[in-house]
Amino acid sequence: MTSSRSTRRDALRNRDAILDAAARCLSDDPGASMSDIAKAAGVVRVTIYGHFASREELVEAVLIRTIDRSEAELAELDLEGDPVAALDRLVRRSWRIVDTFHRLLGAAEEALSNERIMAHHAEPMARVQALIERGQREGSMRRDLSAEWLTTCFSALLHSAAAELRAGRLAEADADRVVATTVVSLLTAPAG
Amino acid sequence: MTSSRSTRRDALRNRDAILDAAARCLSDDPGASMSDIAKAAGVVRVTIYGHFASREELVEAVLIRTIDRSEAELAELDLEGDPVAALDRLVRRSWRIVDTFHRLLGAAEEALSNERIMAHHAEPMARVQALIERGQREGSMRRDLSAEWLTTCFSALLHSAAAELRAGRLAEADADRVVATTVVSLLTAPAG
DNA sequence: TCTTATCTCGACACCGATGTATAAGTTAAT
DNA sequence: ATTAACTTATACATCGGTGTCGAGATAAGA
Repeated sequence: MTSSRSTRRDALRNRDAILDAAARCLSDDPGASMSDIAKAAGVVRVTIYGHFASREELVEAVLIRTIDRSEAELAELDLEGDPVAALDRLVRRSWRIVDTFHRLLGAAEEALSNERIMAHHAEPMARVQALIERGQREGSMRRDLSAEWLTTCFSALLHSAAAELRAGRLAEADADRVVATTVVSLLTAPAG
Repeated sequence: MTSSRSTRRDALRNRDAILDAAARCLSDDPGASMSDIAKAAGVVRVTIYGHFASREELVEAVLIRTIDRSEAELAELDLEGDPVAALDRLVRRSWRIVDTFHRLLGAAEEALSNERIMAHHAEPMARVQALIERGQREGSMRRDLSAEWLTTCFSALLHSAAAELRAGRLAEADADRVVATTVVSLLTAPAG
């Protein structure tokens, strides 16, 4: 098992290229084939099997990697203080990431049956929900809808914005403002 | 081509059963196979090819049929008068339909390349957008976000509600109120 | 009842994707 | 420079899905 020599640099580079390519391919087509991914990585298909035993394993690796990166990106974000301001920061910072992740999850659902992965997905959303619950307790966010449902809306709106951006129906320059305005106003809307 | 005898009743029945089954199967799994659909229709796979030349043709037929039915269901809805009240009626009446349709469209995107179909899809959404635009003109709906984007939000929220309902995270009894409240409050929110 | 349309059954060719195997070439560690 | 690790090229087995075909069974129209 443990060989005398250490892993070669080009092998590590390839492994990385494959993960990058897979992330790109799978997020814009959940059904992307191993050949597609290999081509995008500048590698021959068989090479992928030198690093990942199966498509399933590759998808899982990509997903975990993306989760870790997202976590890192969002971890440094301050969610303390005024909940509405925190929400605004959160939205502006995370909506692109959330979307990539969401699309990747689409690919994973077809290829994976791993609850551990789903647990990983639940965690960041739980953080959003906690923020919303705090906003509700402190009176700056609406109480007529459940925090759970509002969290779902949060996610849906971020995802829609990303889709509109991709489709060219939303201008890059407007995007941040639009998505933040939308989410914040929905969560702070009057009880009617 | 035109045979002396008219089409047999059981053939029509089967054709119908196939369309029904396809609508069900494809809306909860866009990748459902011809075998799956045949099984659900109580028919053998080859029989489908007696009615539809290919998977593509079947998907198209299902889509058109669903569009027609949705149109019929929504056509009788009165969108005149107070735009906000009309929006409320529209949401409550259409969110389930919109979702089925949306899911079917997911199946179609993989199997079809037909712009005519996409045009059909655009029409009902255009009606929603027109209503929103009227609301904006008459001052009862927000103007700080474009009618186009608000239409997208409308669709996204309806779709989310349906997904939550399916997942059991939203109670059947609450659903109508929740989705209507959400959409209406987002579209009438103050400009901040 | 007779006739014809339609359904079933089983088999088949085809395609694209996954995963394995082997030999020969290339690259990096030591 | 030597050696082990890695990549390539190529071929193959397998699997599931699509679409086709022909023969026999069955149901409906006249």
